[in-house]
Amino acid sequence: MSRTPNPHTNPPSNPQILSLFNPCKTLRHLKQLHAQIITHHNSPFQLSALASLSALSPFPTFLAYAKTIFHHLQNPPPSLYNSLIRALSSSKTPPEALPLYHAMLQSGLKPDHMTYPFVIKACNESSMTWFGLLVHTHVVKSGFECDSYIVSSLIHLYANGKDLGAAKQLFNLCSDRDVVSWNAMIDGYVKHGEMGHARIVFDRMVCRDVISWNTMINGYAIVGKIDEAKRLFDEMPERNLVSWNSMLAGFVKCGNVEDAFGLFSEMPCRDVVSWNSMLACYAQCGKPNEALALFDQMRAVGIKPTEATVGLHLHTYINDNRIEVNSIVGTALVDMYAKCGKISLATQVFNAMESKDVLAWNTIIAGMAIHGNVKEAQQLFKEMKEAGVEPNDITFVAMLSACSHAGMVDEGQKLLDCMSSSYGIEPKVEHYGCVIDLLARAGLLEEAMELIGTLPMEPNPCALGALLGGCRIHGNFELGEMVGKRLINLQPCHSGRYILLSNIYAAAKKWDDARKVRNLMKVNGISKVPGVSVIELKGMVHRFVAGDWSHPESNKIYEKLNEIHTRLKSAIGYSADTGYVLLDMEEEDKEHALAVHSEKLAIAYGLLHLDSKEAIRIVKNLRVCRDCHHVTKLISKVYGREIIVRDRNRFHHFEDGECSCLDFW
DNA sequence: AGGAGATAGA
Repeated sequence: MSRTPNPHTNPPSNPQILSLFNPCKTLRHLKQLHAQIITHHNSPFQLSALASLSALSPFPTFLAYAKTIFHHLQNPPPSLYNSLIRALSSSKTPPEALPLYHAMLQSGLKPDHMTYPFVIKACNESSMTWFGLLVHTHVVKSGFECDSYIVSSLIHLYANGKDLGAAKQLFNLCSDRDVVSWNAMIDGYVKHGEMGHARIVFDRMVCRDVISWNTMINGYAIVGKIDEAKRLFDEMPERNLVSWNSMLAGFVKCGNVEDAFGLFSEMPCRDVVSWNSMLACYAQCGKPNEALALFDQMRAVGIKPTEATVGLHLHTYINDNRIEVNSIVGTALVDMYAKCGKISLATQVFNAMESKDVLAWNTIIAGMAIHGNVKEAQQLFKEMKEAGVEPNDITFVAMLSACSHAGMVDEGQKLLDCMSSSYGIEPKVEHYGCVIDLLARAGLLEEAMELIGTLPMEPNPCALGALLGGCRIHGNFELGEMVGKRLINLQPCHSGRYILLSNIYAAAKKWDDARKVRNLMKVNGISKVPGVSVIELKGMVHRFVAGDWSHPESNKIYEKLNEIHTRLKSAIGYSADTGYVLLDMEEEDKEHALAVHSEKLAIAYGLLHLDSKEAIRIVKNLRVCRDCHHVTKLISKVYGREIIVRDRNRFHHFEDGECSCLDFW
């Protein structure tokens, strides 16, 4: 192709180039234009203008094309470097801006006030603070250190790179501060959780625009000072969508559904972020029905859900609407299927995922863990490393809990030991917690105690709770009493701790002590969490509590229960062991012993209505008790049914009289 | 032509 300009034909006119901004224009038009320029004129000036404009487009394909044109130019002008660096700095691949900056210097071009803010932003976005430091020296050398635009991006860089001191210094030295530099400084403090300092800067500002207020609201929301956030929100002279969204996010973060929905209803306008926040709120607070209703509403008002929205677990919707299954959506789906007891579907989705990041691997491994599939978890862990994905601390939580659910003491301890030596990850309190749980369940209470004694940090309540659970299972009353009392002091509002200690006393026939604990609970105003089991039938969720008669089909259900008891008795000679009921694990409480536990009602309902080939799936909010566990095993044998129960801790697959947990839970 | 703020998977 000739590179000499042809003087006889006119180059394409500007309007033609500008038409690129029309998003209806396809890449084909761009290519045509490109070809036209080359054949008619081949002016490097025109080509770089075309590339610059193309880089401005919000579509990644256009940016890619801009890069192509750029690479074909022999001496790209500084303006094209600037455009590309600018576009790349806010693209999905900000590190690509850095080689361009390097090339710019190599070819003797001088970066200017338009280059630096974006190069610095690119460093920031790709967490390459060290490169940013280098750029900073260039800024100083070329005399731009007083440009407030550049200073703002540097403040941002240092604040992100954990060097608040340097950010402060820059801020103080800058003679030409404007709102943006002030805001960057406030944000720096906010990101470090130093709301006191942020407030000082904020109060000193003469001229605050909306962003300053929004940053402060966001900061207060992060540290949980929701009242302070609300005060600023009410005080601010002018609010935009981000203000509303920040406030909403604050309510969501602290789990305040009522206020979140109240605010959401008052919003003058809503965008995808608002809807997603509200949806996340419902999802996190265990209100799936509200979430689904809101999702329908969202579509009704014509908001197009993003990948993040459908992270709310709607596989069909994804398929019907051809939503791209990226790693976020894929991970959410894997998580959903695993938590719904459909581990093979989870595996299917996982295998189909194109790119699997560490979160995706962690999710599938954690899924295997709650199903008690240690072998699979170990295999996946191996594959993950082979695929070049570095395990992180969460990976080890998942692996350790897999060991814990399967009672693999040695395996678990080995993992804990090799975490820091082989992977450079210091075990955190949750890792120790897993191992304490593992030891305690296996009856190695002394070892568990010993581990607690040598922790490099304070054991958290979960770790102590694991030990307490172990005492409960293995009937260690002395240790249980000690740990239980300490836990109740630590978490006076946690009903499960009282129940567990009271049950430990009851098991040791110390009825007075058991009663005392219950009284203490009453005095402290703590109410028991009732055991609830749910079963889904034709899209309807049926909910049962112990001794429940509220279901319209209660008569039939209790008839079925009688039938079950008769059949179990005649087939196997089962009779309810009330001793077991007393030995109930931390949750369901002795007083409920006389009533029928909720999962039995749910199972009876499932037997009544589900096709005999269908598995009965139950979800329970507390841990399944020993008696129910035993009965469920028998039902699975006598009725020839597969029963899958998800309790608070893990899955139990009952089949032919056996449970996947091998009676270890 | 530029620099700062909100949501979203373990």
